[in-house]
Amino acid sequence: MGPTASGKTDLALKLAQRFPFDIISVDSAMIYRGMDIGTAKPDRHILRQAPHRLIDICDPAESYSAARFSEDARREITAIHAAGRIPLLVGGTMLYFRALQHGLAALPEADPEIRLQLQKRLQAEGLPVLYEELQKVDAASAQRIHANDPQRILRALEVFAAAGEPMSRILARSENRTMPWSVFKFALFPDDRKLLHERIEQRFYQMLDAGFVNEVRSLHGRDDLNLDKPSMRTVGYRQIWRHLDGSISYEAMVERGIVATRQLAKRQLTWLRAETGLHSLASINLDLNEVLRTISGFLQDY
RNA sequence: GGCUGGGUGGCAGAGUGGUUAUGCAGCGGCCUGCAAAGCCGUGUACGCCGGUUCGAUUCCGACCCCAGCCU
Repeated sequence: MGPTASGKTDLALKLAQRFPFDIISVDSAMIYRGMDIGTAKPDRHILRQAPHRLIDICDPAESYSAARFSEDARREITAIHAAGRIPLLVGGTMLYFRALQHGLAALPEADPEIRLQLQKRLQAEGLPVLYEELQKVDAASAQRIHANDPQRILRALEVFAAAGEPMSRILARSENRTMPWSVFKFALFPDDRKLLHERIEQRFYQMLDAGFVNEVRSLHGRDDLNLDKPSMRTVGYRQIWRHLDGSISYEAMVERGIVATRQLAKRQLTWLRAETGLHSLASINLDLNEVLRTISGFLQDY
């Protein structure tokens, strides 16, 4: 685990060279085909020598989810074990790690039809009305969810509509399906926030040099994509999309893209601080030999 | 050299003789099928010196700096 631009991919490649690891990507953006530069996806050459599972599994018009990831990852882990190898999960999507590790409750999955209806009502009636409704049908969830949080208010209403009972009640009685395997968790933890910010900025400029804008331009030209799609809301893509729309200048796009990346890293670090049983590695001054020793030690009793 | 306008927190930008806008950034946090998402919390800052006043960021004066105009 590690925040964006902390060097996860580089380390994963080195580890895959020394241990019988097969890599599973834990990344909500690398799942999309055609989104390569902006997601810092390993290139073809690298992927040939170190295949990553669960990248390029969706079209950008599709939605994915933590639940689907959890299933997909379990399937891949099982397959890797069957081949006599060891899964190495690499990524920065902390909710996916959590969903896999601790499982999810038996909630109904997202329903496009219900979601569309709620979205329309949000437009027409406004969030306060929907929040009041949630207070009526599911007071416990309403109390837990902030009145300004459209995403969660809509989800709770969606669950109520799909299941016919309050989300809070389902959560209270269902047991999460936890992962049946033991894990060794380690994280690249930037020891200096300033340096991480510098790396983020540098990397954003490198992405632009590598043709990031053109990558987004071809997505922008598709009529089945828009800013409401999860894929087009990802860091960088969203800002470039707006620039291509003409709503912000190139300079503003660059600035906001970098800012959005910093903010992403900050949120990822909040997850990491709360993670238990985590072996932290200093990402800036990474001591590779020490990492190798630590992992060898873990593999003794794997 | 003269005139005019202006100097407000990291940046942008209101405003007031006492009750310390706001936005952005930063920082901390939340997170159960969109998570690279969504959301919450968080800063008494008013160029400098002196004066008036119970009290000045706000009024007065000098000074410094910036912009424009004039000579």
